[in-house]
Order: sequence, then C-alpha cells, then structure tokens
Amino acid sequence: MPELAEVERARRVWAQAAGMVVVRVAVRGGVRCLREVSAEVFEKALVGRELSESLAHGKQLLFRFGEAAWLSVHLGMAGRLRRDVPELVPGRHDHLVVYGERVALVYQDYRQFGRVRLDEGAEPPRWWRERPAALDGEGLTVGAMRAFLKRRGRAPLKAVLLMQERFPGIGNWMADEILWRARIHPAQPAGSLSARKERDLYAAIGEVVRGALHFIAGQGEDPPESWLFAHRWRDGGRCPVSGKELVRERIGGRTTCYAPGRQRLRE
DNA sequence: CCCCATGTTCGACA
DNA sequence: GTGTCGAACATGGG
Repeated sequence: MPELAEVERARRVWAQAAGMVVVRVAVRGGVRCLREVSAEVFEKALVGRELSESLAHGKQLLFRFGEAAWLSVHLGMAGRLRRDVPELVPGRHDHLVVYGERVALVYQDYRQFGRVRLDEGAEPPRWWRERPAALDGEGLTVGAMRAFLKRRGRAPLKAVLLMQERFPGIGNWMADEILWRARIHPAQPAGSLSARKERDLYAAIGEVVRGALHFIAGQGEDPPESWLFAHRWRDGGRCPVSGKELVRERIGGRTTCYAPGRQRLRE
C-alpha cells in the first residue's frame, strides 16, 4: 500500500489521537523492523508524553511525543498504522503498540520490510531536516528535475522516478501512472527527453501526486477508472484512453505496466 | 512447488 | 568514484 498518499492516510490515522498521553508501550522482540531500538528505550522516551505532532513526507512518517521524542515510521512494503482499543493484545504482526488511556496506536507489518526508529532532541532529526523537496506545491522545480534526469541520463525513466532522493513518495504504481499520463515509455533514457516531454513529465508528476492525495488520502478510495491504476493488474487490462491491451514488463527492476502505442520509445 | 507482491539496501560487476 | 542490476529480507496469496 504505502506510497505517498497511503502514507499520508496513515499519518491521519494516528493524528486522530493527537494529545493522547502514552501510558505503556508494547514491542515485539527480535523483529527486523524495530532493529536497534529496545522496549526499554521506547518506554523511556514515550511514557508520560503526549502525541504532539504528526508529519508525513514522501514515504516517511514522523510523530513527535512531548517536546523531544521523535518516532519515525517507514511502512516498507506491507506496513500499516491503525488505532485500536486500549485493551488490545498485540497480534502476531503488531510489532509496536503505543497505549494511551482511551486508544492504542498500532504499527503492524507482516513482511517486516518497514522500519521504526526513535530520535531524541528539541528539533526534528537531521534526516528529516535534510529531506528532499516535496512533490506537491512548488517544492520540486522543473530545473531541479531536469538536472536530476541529466545526471541519471542513461537510466530508464521508470527507475529514476523511483529514486526517493529526488522524487520522495513515488512508488511503483505512481511511476507507471505518471509515465502513462505523460505518454512516455518507461524504458526511455532519463537524459533523452525533449523540452516538451520534460514539461509533460513535470505536469504529470504534479497531477498524479495531487490526485492520489485527493482520492486515497482525502476520500479514502481508489483513484477513478480513468486512471491506469484501476486497470494495471487486471489480466487483459486495457488502456482507459485507447482501449488497447496493456503490457507488463520488468523495467528498472520492477514490474512495469504501460500502454504500447500511447507510450513509445523515441530517439 | 512455483511465482508474485504499492520497498530499500547491499554486494558484485562494468 | 560512478552507475546498474539482482539478491536478500519475511510473509502470504494465487
């Protein structure tokens, strides 16, 4: 689930409990996603503190407890955040539960590709302060995008769009959606776009990001049938514009869906 | 049993 | 050093 819009949705789930005071923390020992942080460290940092801030950026989540404890969550491939009852007995995949009087905040992740960390300090951790420009609003400029594409000139665009250092929050389906909308073949080398195609790509990034946030984070529903999203995993799925059969192929190390004809490789 | 999965990282190799 | 690619991570579903 977790690309930028699902991550924002997850943020809102915990943010609903803003102000709750932590009474207890439960941690599953020895799980990969909690790595270096022990139960005692979580307890010491969180108990008695209130959930004071909830932030999301790209695929990163950051929750502040009290003044100086920062709990960060990356959902990996299968992580989810939920609220549950304060009597909750953690299930097999509930790796971290932060209990308040009236609610429990749960991090669950059956594949354990996610990651939870704890940082302390009056300011957000360094990695957060140095995060790349966001993709909604005016954060990413065409110039910055173009420079990045040139630097990764020979790599397929599909792979480049997945690079979080420049396109934070874009994942497999959003990258496909963006290229489909911009009518660019996913294997097109990043450095080979015409000025016009660069503008198309830039516009498509903005549209897909804003649309995904609107539908998924805002409304809590999937994007409409007019998006590639609704068709990409169906066998025999067809391009919602041309009606032609979609193709699935491995490009840039990931399964990629595109509409041949609409998205052609060019010189 | 085999293959696949909305992600990241690490080691091998050019 | 730079850049790319596949495997590995842990689990479940088809």
